[in-house]
Amino acid sequence: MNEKSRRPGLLQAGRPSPTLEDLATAAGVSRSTASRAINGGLKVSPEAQAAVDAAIVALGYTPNRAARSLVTRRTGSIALVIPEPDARVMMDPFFAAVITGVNEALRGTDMQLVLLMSRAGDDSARTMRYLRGGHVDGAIVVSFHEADDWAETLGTTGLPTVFIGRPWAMGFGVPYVDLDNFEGGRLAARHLAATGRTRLGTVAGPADMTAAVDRLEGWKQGVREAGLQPGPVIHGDFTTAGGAEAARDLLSGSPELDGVFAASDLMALGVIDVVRGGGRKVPEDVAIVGFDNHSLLAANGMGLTTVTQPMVDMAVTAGKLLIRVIENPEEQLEPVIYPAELVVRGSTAGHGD
Amino acid sequence: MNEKSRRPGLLQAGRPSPTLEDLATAAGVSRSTASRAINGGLKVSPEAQAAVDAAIVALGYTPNRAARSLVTRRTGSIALVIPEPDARVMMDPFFAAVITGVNEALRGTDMQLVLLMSRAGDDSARTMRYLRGGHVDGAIVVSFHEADDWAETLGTTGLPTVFIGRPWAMGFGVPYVDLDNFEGGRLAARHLAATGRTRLGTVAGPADMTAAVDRLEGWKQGVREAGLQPGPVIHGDFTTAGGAEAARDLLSGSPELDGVFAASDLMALGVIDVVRGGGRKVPEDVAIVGFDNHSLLAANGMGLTTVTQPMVDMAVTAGKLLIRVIENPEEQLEPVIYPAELVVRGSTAGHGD
DNA sequence: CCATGTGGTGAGAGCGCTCCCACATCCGTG
DNA sequence: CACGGATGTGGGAGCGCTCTCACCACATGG
Repeated sequence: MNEKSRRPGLLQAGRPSPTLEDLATAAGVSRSTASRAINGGLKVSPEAQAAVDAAIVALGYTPNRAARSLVTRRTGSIALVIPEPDARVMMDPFFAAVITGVNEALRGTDMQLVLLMSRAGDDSARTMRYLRGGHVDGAIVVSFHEADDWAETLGTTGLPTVFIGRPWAMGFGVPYVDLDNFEGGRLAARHLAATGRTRLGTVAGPADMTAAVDRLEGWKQGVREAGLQPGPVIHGDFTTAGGAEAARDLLSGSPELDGVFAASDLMALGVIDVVRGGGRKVPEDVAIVGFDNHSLLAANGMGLTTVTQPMVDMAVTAGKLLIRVIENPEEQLEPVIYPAELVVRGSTAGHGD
Repeated sequence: MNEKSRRPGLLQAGRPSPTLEDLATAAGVSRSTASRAINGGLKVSPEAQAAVDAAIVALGYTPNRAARSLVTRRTGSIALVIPEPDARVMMDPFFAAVITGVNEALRGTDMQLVLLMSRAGDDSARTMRYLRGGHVDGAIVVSFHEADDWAETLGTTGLPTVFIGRPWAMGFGVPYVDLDNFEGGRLAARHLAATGRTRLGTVAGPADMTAAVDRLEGWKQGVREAGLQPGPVIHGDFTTAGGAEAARDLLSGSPELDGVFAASDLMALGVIDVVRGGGRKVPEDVAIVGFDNHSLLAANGMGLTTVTQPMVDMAVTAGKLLIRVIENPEEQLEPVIYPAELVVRGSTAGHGD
């Protein structure tokens, strides 16, 4: 007010961040040179570089991201889009793994992770605007449903995008990381058949998610290959409660079942509860195979036989893929498919063996 | 190249976002008026407002956050700081709840959530720089340890901050949301005593976290009030594996225990495994009380008696608190403490009753 | 000897936005 | 009819940064 009023900023209480100008003055160089020294240091003399480096430390300088963003058109952040705002769904270890993995991939970069959780319909339009508005450099989309047209919209938008899970609409050149869900379902069927179960049924995932559909198709094929009847199929929502509900339907319709494949561990838990609630024993009367290899269910009780997927690795890969797309938008990237593996535990033991 | 080269942006392929100038032109008003219409619309005639609104829709205009940020000194995003980058730790439903809750609190605001997961020591300095660099308008810090001096540093920095969990250092005026952990521990002790257990021990949480310390203090007091001996205390790390390890120590040192309080459900799971592995029965020989009311452990097996905390609600409150601090930095906010409640299930059944 | 680099530098423009201020209306009141 | 006070409007500066460009020293080649 009384003086120059445009002091280095130290007196502003709220945000004492020094500007590049201040940095340059402190280092005894021009703003341009300081800027160069910060960004890679090409065409900067060793002395100038050293002076700037020292000044950075002395002043505790951090570049103003907004200002940089304004001119570079890069924001230094990517979005993780999760169209499931529900705490119940978030409990799924899948999300913890995805978040951890993507974060891991970003380590070393100075990129930050912005979490975009949007209820479908509700504020998905808002999410799309945010994504298209250039507020992030790229997006990782996860757990999408058929009705979400992320693939189409983002694919045509030009925003670098990577999917975790095979998108419904292909041909938009959007790379993705996925598990071989088909093989996973097939493995479950073959395993149940191999342990002597003959009357099989499945609690599948939501019919509007490719992961669920693929697991189901694989399951059917596996059952067929084992020479067994294609049993009943009920769809659940991947949660424990949904699995229990589906299991009630399944077992009331087909009480003779002796092997059930649930397309998620959480649903498998629900199935086990219902089976036991009906007075039948697991695995003696009914064998159960889950999907995900949820760590909590590994050792708990008798242990759940399940199909395992390297979720964290998949997320790391997705993150790295996205960074590549951002840095080189022209490059066409192939999908990365991880193999599924069966982990045998107590829930399919005994019986014929 | 050939013409003005500064076209509205539609031809830039990458990011076709129209600028405020374009918007104003389309609406037939000045840049200033358009800006006013967008931000609250004070001192804007109804006609101008309508024209701008229409143009926004027509052009699909989204304000450039970077540019706005540059002048307003507001970024429109807040950080969620989680000093635990480990997938194993992330599995804890606590984080899912926190993320969901904070996100819920942000709904309606146009704030975005930036996830900052930093390994202590490793890149916590980087995290601090990011936070202090004015890249976010505020921060929610969660699951901090005594060695993390977030409270001190952020408290003096002036960055609006809210803690989830009581911070170690008080007196920095940093508001927080917490559970009455002391009462939770006390409830666990009194319940075990009430069901006739007399030889009690506990697997406490990390000694460098206030939640763990408070639970332990409450537990000790509860044991004392019941007229029992203060039993052995072993510290775990809140994970299942950590709980199992602690339980081995606990039980090898004190094989006579008939009641154990684990400071987290995940640890309780580890304790149960070890107890059973040692040939003893839960709850007949040893009763177990957990903490968190993890949904997976509610119905699974016999059901875990536990202390419940409204994690999502707490996170929502933290988010709302933060928004208040951001909007009114002067206001002094009181901590919000939620009550703890005991949920009795199978793991403490039978015995004396 | 001048032409042509080549590494290092600084001035200046401008990214898209908000906010201050000057100005132009249109009131109601003395 | 003159005047202060609303009410609405547009021009302009400037937020902190990057990037182009002109420039200066030298070195190198003919």
